[in-house]
Amino acid sequence: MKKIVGGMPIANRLLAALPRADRERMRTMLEPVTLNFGDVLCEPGDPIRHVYFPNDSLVSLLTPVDRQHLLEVGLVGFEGMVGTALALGIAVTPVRALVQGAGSATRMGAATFRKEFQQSLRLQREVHLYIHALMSQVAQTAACNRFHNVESRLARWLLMTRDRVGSNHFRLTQEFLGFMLGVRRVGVTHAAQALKRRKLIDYSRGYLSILNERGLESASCSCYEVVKPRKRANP
Amino acid sequence: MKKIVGGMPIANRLLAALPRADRERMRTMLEPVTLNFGDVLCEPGDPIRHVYFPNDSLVSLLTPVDRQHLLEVGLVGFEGMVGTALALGIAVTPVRALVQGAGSATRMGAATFRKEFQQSLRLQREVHLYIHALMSQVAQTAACNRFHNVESRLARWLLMTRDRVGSNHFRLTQEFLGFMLGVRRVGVTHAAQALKRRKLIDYSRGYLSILNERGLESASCSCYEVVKPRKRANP
DNA sequence: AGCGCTCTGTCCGTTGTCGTACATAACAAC
DNA sequence: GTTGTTATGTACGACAACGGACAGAGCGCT
Repeated sequence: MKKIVGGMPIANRLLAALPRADRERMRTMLEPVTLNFGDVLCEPGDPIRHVYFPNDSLVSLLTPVDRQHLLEVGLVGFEGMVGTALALGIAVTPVRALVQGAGSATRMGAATFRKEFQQSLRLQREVHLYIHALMSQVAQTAACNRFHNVESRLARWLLMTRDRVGSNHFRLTQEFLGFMLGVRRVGVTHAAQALKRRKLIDYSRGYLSILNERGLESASCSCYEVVKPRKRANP
Repeated sequence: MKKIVGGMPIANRLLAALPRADRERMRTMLEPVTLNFGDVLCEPGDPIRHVYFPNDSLVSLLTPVDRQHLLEVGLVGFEGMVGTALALGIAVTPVRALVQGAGSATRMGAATFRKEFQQSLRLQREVHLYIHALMSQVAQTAACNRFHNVESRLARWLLMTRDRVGSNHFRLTQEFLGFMLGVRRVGVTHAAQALKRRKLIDYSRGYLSILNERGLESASCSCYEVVKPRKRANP
């Protein structure tokens, strides 16, 4: 089976939606970084040092439960940013931000971002829109966790990931997936087998491919429709 | 058993946190309203006409799933407002806002609110803080729905309600609770019986009392700690 | 070839919740 | 009172997911 292949370069849409002038000014304050699989950008309770704008990388937001479990509540890719709390005037992050797909991003110091956010109405607008989208995503996740079975949730998760990294092939183990979905690894095994049997996906030892996107969509719950990142024309 | 008793008057904290000048100016734009049990302030997809600031009333935010189920993802009382999407530049609400506890509130027209929000930095600040709190609440709900059983979730829900209406006695049926928690009525019956047997609550035909707040806290999951509205001194 | 590590698959008894159906209890209206 | 309505309680089989333990399978390393 195929290993990971790099997609075409993807630029962060939140930044891309800004008018030229803002973008140019901010360019000097943005530091390009490479995010590696497994990196933890922040832990709950940490002061926010940087905000991150993923390009082709993918970051999971995990909320702690019972000082023991963690559960993914949001997935951030090129359509958003990590560190939205800062825009809301909160200096401390409530979530763990875990790099789930390696790739590039740009980042900005917290103080710089706050200043920019106050000054640029367009940045405010874009960040506000993204916060709303993220909120919807989290709400949908809450409902999905309540009503849908592992198989549907797995399908949804794979599609969301696909949309954000722009590739049908990515690296992840069942252990990791179980962690994200809040189920046992064995639960993932069963769900994944079912999808594999139907030739919707294939996987082996830490690599996974989506074979039939349409089929996977119909296997996933309707929650996927809600959290799909919309296409937006660049200005 | 006791019926509902009115608590002392509670004023909306989000508004109360504003400096005198802002508050005075806004007073003329705020219209006092009485919210009745069962009122629906908005349905998903509706344009937002007003934002609401509950005093002693209580509003549930419900997200639709599968065009069939609904699930509560947030609970708004005196500490917040209904219609946060508007502050984020979204004119259409993604949730149903259902009045779960009758009481008073004030409301403001959408256009007026947007104007005020743009002009008053303090209002921005307070609304931003609340949006963050709401986001945390929703995230916690997502995790809670995944890991905790009906009994714990019920206990948490009762405590959250208590905190927001300021009374240990309120009106609600098991049918309604099942709806909020996303479980069958019978599931609520079992959980409620367990809590009643332990003398933590009492209830009968649509009325419910919290008898032992401390005990109920330990019966609830730790999620309650996270979403408890913090005391804040009025400036 | 052999070893060890990691990832995936299987098994089994248990638990929480589901779906459905029906039974009792409290209150209201007449 | 009688009757109707609403709220709550009980019962039973079905099923998804759990927790834990163990069995293969793929791959790198020596």
